[in-house]
Order: sequence, then C-alpha cells, then structure tokens
Amino acid sequence: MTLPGSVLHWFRRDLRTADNRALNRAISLAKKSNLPLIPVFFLDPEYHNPTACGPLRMRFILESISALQRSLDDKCSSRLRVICARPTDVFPDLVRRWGVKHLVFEYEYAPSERARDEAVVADVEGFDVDVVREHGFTLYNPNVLLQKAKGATAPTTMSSFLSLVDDVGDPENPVEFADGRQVELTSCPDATLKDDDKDGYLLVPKLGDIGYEDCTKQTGWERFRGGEEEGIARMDEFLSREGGKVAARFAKPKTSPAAFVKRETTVLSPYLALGCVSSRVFHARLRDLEENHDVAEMPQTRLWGQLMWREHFWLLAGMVPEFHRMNGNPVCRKINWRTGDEAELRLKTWAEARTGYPWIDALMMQLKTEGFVHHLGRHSLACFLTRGDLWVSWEEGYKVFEHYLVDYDYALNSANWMWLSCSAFFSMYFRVYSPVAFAKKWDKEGAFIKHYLPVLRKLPTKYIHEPWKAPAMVQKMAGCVIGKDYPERMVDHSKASKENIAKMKENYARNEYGAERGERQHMNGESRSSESRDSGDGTSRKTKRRKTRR
DNA sequence: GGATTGTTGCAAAG
DNA sequence: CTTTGCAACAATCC
Ligand SMILES: Cc1cc2nc3c(=O)[nH]c(=O)nc-3n(C[C@H](O)[C@H](O)[C@H](O)COP(=O)(O)OP(=O)(O)OC[C@H]3O[C@@H](n4cnc5c(N)ncnc54)[C@H](O)[C@@H]3O)c2cc1C
Repeated sequence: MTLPGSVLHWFRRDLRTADNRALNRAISLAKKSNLPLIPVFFLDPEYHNPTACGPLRMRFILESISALQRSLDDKCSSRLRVICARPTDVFPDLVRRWGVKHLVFEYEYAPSERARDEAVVADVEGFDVDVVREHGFTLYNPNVLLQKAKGATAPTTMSSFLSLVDDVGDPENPVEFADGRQVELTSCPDATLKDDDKDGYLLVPKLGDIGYEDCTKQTGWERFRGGEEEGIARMDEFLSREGGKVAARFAKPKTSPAAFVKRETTVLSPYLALGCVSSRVFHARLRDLEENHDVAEMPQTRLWGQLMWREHFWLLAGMVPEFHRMNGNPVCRKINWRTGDEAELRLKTWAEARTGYPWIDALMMQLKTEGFVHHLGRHSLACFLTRGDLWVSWEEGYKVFEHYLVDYDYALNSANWMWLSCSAFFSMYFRVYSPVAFAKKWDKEGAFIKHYLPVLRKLPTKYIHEPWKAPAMVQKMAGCVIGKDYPERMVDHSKASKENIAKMKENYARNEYGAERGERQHMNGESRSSESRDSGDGTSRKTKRRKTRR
C-alpha cells in the first residue's frame, strides 16, 4: 500500500518542536499540499552502536525521541517513525513506500553527516523529491558568518570570533512550533500506519532491543534525562536561580568542578548536542537576562559567551578537514605522542580509572557513571592523558569521551581536546594541571573523591588527595591499602610534567601541522562558490610553516 | 612590524 | 600576598 504523497521530516540533531524551522517548513508544506506529515528518526548502526555510543548516551537519545514522539502525537497527530537502519540503505524504499514529495531536514555540519546527507539527496534525486534544508543547530547560518569574516575564513581565536559576531549582529529570533499557527494536517491513512506498525516503526525501542545492556538499574548517580521538556525545565531552573542573579553573575572558571549535589553550570550540553533545546532559544533568554541584570563578566567567561564558544567551534569544524584528528588537520599541531603497547597500557589505565590519582580516577568514574563532567574536570582528565602526564594522543581521549559523554559533540569534543593538549587554540604548555594541587583547590575535603571512589571513603581527609602518603597502618585501618585496594600512582606527576614540558618545547620547535594551512571552504552543502582546486603536486606539499624566529 | 592579547596552572621565591 | 620561572606561544590589532 503506497501513499499518494507525503512530507517527510527527518529528525537528527533537532529533537524538539519549539524553534524548529525545518519542522515548521515541513508542517506548512504538508498543510499547503494536503499531504500527511511523516516524521522519521533513524537509529543508524554507524552511530548508534555500543562501541561508539555508550549506554548512557544511548538512553538519553531514546528518551529524547520518546518525548518527541509523544509531543508530535499531541501537537500534530503525526506519529514519529523510528527506523533501525542506515538512512542511505533505506531512503529510496521509504520514498516509494510513502510517496515522499518533500524531504525536509536541518543541516548538520560534521563531515560524515554531511557525506551521508549528500548521499541521501543523491539517492532521492530520481524520485522527483523536493529537498528542503534549514539552518538551526547553531545560532547562525555559517555562511552568513563567513560572508562577513575577513578573507571568508573562520576566525581561530575567540576574540576575533566575537568581533565577527558583533559585526553580524544578533542571530535570528526563535520561532514557535508551526509558527504559532493552528495545525490540522491530513492524517495518515490507517493502512499506512498499519504497515509501519508491522515493521516496528511506531515504537521507540528499548535499550535491550538494540544490543545494549540495561543500565537503568544503577542507582546513587545523577541521572540526566533526555527530552525537550527536560531540557527546557533545566534551562528555566538555572535562569531562575536567585531571580536570575546566578546566571547573570556566572563566571565559568569560578564554577566548581567538584560540585555534584547541585551543579554550578547549566548542564544544557546534552540537550544542545541533540537539539532538544534550541541554541537560539537559549540565546534569546540570555539576551533577555543581560538586559535586566548588570553583567560585568568578560564575554568569554559569562554564560552568553559559552554559547559563543560552541558557535565558534562549530564554524571551524565545518571548515577544517579532519577536525577530530591530528593528521590531515591544518589547525592541529603535529606532536609525537606516545605510540605502541605503552600508549595502549596508559590509555587503558586512565580509562579504567586506575591512575592512582584519586582526583583523576574520581572524575573518570563520574564520566562513566553519569556521562557528564564539569568543564574543569574535563580539563583535568584531558591534560593528564595528554601533555600533562601520560603523553598519549588526544585522539584516544576523544574516543573515550565520545563513548561515555551524554553530551558528545563532534566540534566541541575535538576543539576542546586540541585546546587542552596544546594542539590548537592554546599554546601555553607550561600551564599544567596538577592532579593533586587542583584537587585540593576545588575538593578540599575530598567529598567529590569519596563520592565517586567509595574505596577511599574511610581515608582521613589529610591523605585523600595523596593516599600513597598515608602510613601503612592508616591505609589498613581505612580498608584501603595502596597497591591492593587502590592502585599505586602510575606516574610521578612532578617528574612526568617536567619531562613533558620539555617534549612540548621540542615539538613546538618543529612547527609542524597536520596539514598545510590555506584557504578553506565551509562544507555545509550549499557550495557557495566553485571549488578552488589544489594544483596536483599533492603529496609533496610541506606541512611546515614559515618560522618567525630561531 | 611591533605591541598586545589570550576564559580557567603551579610552585617557589620575595 | 604578589611575583616569577616554566619558555619564550600564536594570532591579531594598530
Ligand atoms: C576535553 C574536553 C572535551 C569536551 N567535549 C565536549 C563534548 O563532547 N560535548 C560538549 O557539549 N562539550 C564538550 N566540552 C566542552 C564543555 O566542557 C561542555 O560543553 C560543558 O562543560 C557542558 O556543561 P554545561 O552545559 O553545564 O556548560 P555551561 O557552562 O552551562 O555552558 C552552556 C553551553 O555552552 C556551550 N559550551 C560550554 N563550554 C564550552 C566549551 N568549552 N566549548 C564549546 N562550547 C561550550 C555548551 O553547549 C554548553 O552546554 C569538552 C571540554 C573538554 C575540556
């Protein structure tokens, strides 16, 4: 049974009904042409598999699409279809099956998603399908920013990005669901719904259905629930703390990485990463807030600025090839990270929270049990793995974060790992986080450490940051013998960090980058101008840059 | 071309 | 409690 026609809205990182321009377009097209709206989400084995995507993030995604399904049922009586397949494998069939006339979706900017979208668009080309795309994941259409940018290239520092934003002005205002209009759409014929039901499209699968162990039995850890309503509620709650004063005086480096009962940042990142909350809605709320309160903080550190970091990194991620890797990435310094068995072993020890440094291991436990770590906690983890202590490539850390974080985001994860490893954006490599001193600064009493590392709970506070210093008797009394109940330190931080600073110096002196740095073009599918092709001397191009000194 | 700037370190010395 | 070494960094702004 094929439908005479339909409008397909493909949900990806826009799992919301509010301020969803693409969805609004789909709805108005359906209305105008009297066709049913068919919303679809793909559980794509390329992304939604237990290797790349851990159970906490998977659960968050499933919760978000469940919430979306309910919301769409209520708001426009259009059932969200959830299809377990690669979009490129099934799109032609779906177009035939539903007689798709219009395919609508929001742009994504990461290369693999871009490639997938191009493939799908090519697939449906032969079917006379009108493909409609909107920008909505970020505050700005990247091309609008690039048009105003110097030399049409993305800025690489925050201050120049901010002046660009200043030039361009505020982003477009958020829009209401269905542009605030009444929604009465042509309903989908029962026969079609029946077919879709038979194929299992009408229900959101459970974790167990798609090859995951159920992790919902874990208790005692903070649980971040997916969904648009949850995200909006979280935003509202944060912005109303002390009548907005908390948000108004927000200063990122002053928020505590050790706060776990009540978080000191918004924890909107997972909602922004999946589009449960629109960045433009958040932005508009912050603009409001700043009009009604005195805000003294620097742009970079106040709450509004956090969204600018996101915007900044997404603009770059759409321009820079191999943004999530060192090789082939023109903004990333080439650094001789450790390789081989020793690198494997170190990575494993770090990832299994067995470094022997309570602060680092507690943070890793927080990552694994909750899928979220405060920004400065991520700094500690990332610095330790890379330039601080272990000298293991940031790409390995990236993958571990991708797996465990509920807020995993291609651009933000890449950019921040490069930042922390002094591979890009930040270069003062002698500023090294100490796993002991930094812990003492933020987690003086060790409450955070004890919460996430129960084995250390009975240890006197005096030794909580450096348990190896506790006398044997004290260790025994606390039921925490070093080398038995809790591991020996894997490295001596003061020794390792000094060696690594010296190595950094050598690596910086080589002045090599992952690729030649030249003109770049945003890879967002609108192909603004004809491609500038390299003349064919491909491999011989040096990745060394002119040195200014020495 | 030279000065300025850069979200968020640490430990030791004065 | 402030300054300095770590080591001279890159990008941008005039
Ligand atoms: C090694 C490392 C890896 C990271 N990986 C990710 C990731 O995969 N996904 C992710 O969302 N964030 C990542 N971050 C950035 C940052 O730590 C988180 O965005 C932030 O901690 C989320 O908490 P929040 O929502 O409470 O932030 P808030 O301080 O409340 O900020 C609000 C929003 O601003 C944006 N934002 C905040 N900090 C940054 C930043 N440094 N860079 C870019 N955007 C920012 C986020 O969208 C965030 O939700 C990473 C940071 C580091 C150091």
